[in-house]
Formats: sequence, structure tokens, C-alpha cells
Amino acid sequence: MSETSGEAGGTPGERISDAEHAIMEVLWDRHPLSAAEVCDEVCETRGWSMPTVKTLLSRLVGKGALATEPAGRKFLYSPLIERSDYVGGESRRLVDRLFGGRAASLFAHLAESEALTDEDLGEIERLLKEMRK
Amino acid sequence: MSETSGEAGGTPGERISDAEHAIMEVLWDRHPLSAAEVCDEVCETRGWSMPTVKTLLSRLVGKGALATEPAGRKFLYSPLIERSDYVGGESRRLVDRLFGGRAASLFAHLAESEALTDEDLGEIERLLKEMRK
DNA sequence: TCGGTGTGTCTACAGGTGTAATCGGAGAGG
DNA sequence: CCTCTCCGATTACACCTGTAGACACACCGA
Repeated sequence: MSETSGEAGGTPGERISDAEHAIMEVLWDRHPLSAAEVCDEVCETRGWSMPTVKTLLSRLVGKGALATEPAGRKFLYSPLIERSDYVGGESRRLVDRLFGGRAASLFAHLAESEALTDEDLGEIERLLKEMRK
Repeated sequence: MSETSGEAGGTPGERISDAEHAIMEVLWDRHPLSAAEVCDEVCETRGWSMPTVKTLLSRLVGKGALATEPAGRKFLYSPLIERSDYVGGESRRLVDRLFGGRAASLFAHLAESEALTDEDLGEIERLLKEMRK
């Protein structure tokens, strides 16, 4: 595996869990944010309480996925890893695990299971044309 | 725990974990197999021991993902759920979680991150053409 | 200066997962 | 018939995850 970093303290590359991912989404969308602000974004939708958010934030900091920046008496959190890196990693993991690394197989499967809308198809076609140039 | 009647598929949709998935792959490829045969297929590659395989098999049976069929004094295991169902579910989960349900976004991401080989592109193009018919 | 309010850290705990040792019963061999 | 062996089932245990309470401390306002 291409793990670009070494390890120690806040090593990036630690696995981000599902609940943690929800937190990351908020911070990818807008950052830096305080714990309270993050809670404002997710506590209602996910039914979480403040302590839960704080735990998740701490774990993410521990995993090296978030940076903390002292602002006044509180901390502001910002992502340390790129959303596209995470998304890419997860996508690749899925493709590897389920389709033997063949992205075309994933596509074929989505196509067969009619998970692709006309809109999807149109856009993919467009992208494809663009790449072929 | 009281299984009064022979009802095994009563809890479909139970989450299949990563290690369990490896077992499923073996059985999707070839079935029915005994525990020993499954172990032959995965124990070396994954560094598992027989007890581990048996535990995973039991859990899968418990989850309603495998059926057991007594053959002589041993049991033979067969998948109860289709590989395509599992794969489809996992794919959709990923697309939902990471791309807001838009499969085109997944494709775009794979394209951008150059995870698509020329071969992939060719095949996707072909599939696309076929669907458009 | 003193208390309240907000913030991060520590602790907790149930359920799932990875991994494996051990037990108990059903045949196989002597 | 008795023992050995093989196999599934049971039990074990550490770690991760989801969820949350309790605690300590710093600052703002009175």
C-alpha cells in the first residue's frame, strides 16, 4: 500500500470510521469550526449530543485527521486530510475489494443494477469524451 | 436464541464484516464447501487458523448469509445471499455516503484520480454505447 | 475578585469485529 | 466395545466504534 507518511503522534492514514466521517464532512464543507459549531451542523440530523461530537473530534485529532488551532479560549478544528484523498481511498478500497481493482466492473455493476440515471449517463459520457481529447 | 422452526433467512440484511466477506468470496466462487475446504482457500492467504474460519462461518450462518447442509458427519456451507446483492449494496452505500448518491460523481472522481486505465475507459465506453441503444 | 458558562480531556460502557483455544459428541479403528 | 480423532459449537478476549457522563480549567461578566 502506498502509505505516504511515517508514524508517530498524529499519523495520518488512520482509519476514519463512519461517525467520524460525518464530522469530517462538516469540516470539509466549512472550516475552521469550533466544537459547538460542528455540533450545530450534525447534532440534530444525527441525533447526537455535544459529548459525542467532542469524542469524535478528539479521536479524529488523535488519528491525525484534524488540526486544532487555539482561538481565544476555544479550539478551532480544521481538516488535515483532503476530502478527495479520503474519498479516493475509500473508492479504491471498494473497487479493490469487490471488483478486483477493475473500476469498469463497478461501472458495469451500477449500470446493470440500474443505479445510473440518465443524468448520470449523460455526465459520464461527457466526462469520457473530455478525457479522450 | 430459541430457534423453534428451521428458519434461517429470518434476518437478512445483517451487516457482513470485512473478514466475513473474505469467507463469502470463497463460497461464491465455489460451493458447497466444508469448513476445512474454506480454510484451504483462505487460511494461508489471510494468515488465519482453522478456529477463526469456523467462527466466521458460524457468524455468517447466524446472520443468515450462509446455509448449512449436513453431509455425512460434517457440514457443507453455501451462500444464501447473492454476491451481486452484496456488491450492489456496498456500492450503493459508498456512492450514497461519499457522493451524495450521484454515481456520476464517483466516476468523475475515479477519472480525475487516474484510477481508470485505458482498458477501463474502453469498456465503459462500450457499455455506455450498449445501454444507449 | 468570584462565579458561571463554555471547552477540551478522561472515563465509561455496550455492541461489533478479528482471532483463537477449548469442549463435547459422532464416527473410525482396533 | 472402547478409545481416538475430527468437527461444529461454545467461550474468550482484546480492540474498535458509537454514544455519552463527569471533571478540570480558563475566561467573561458582575
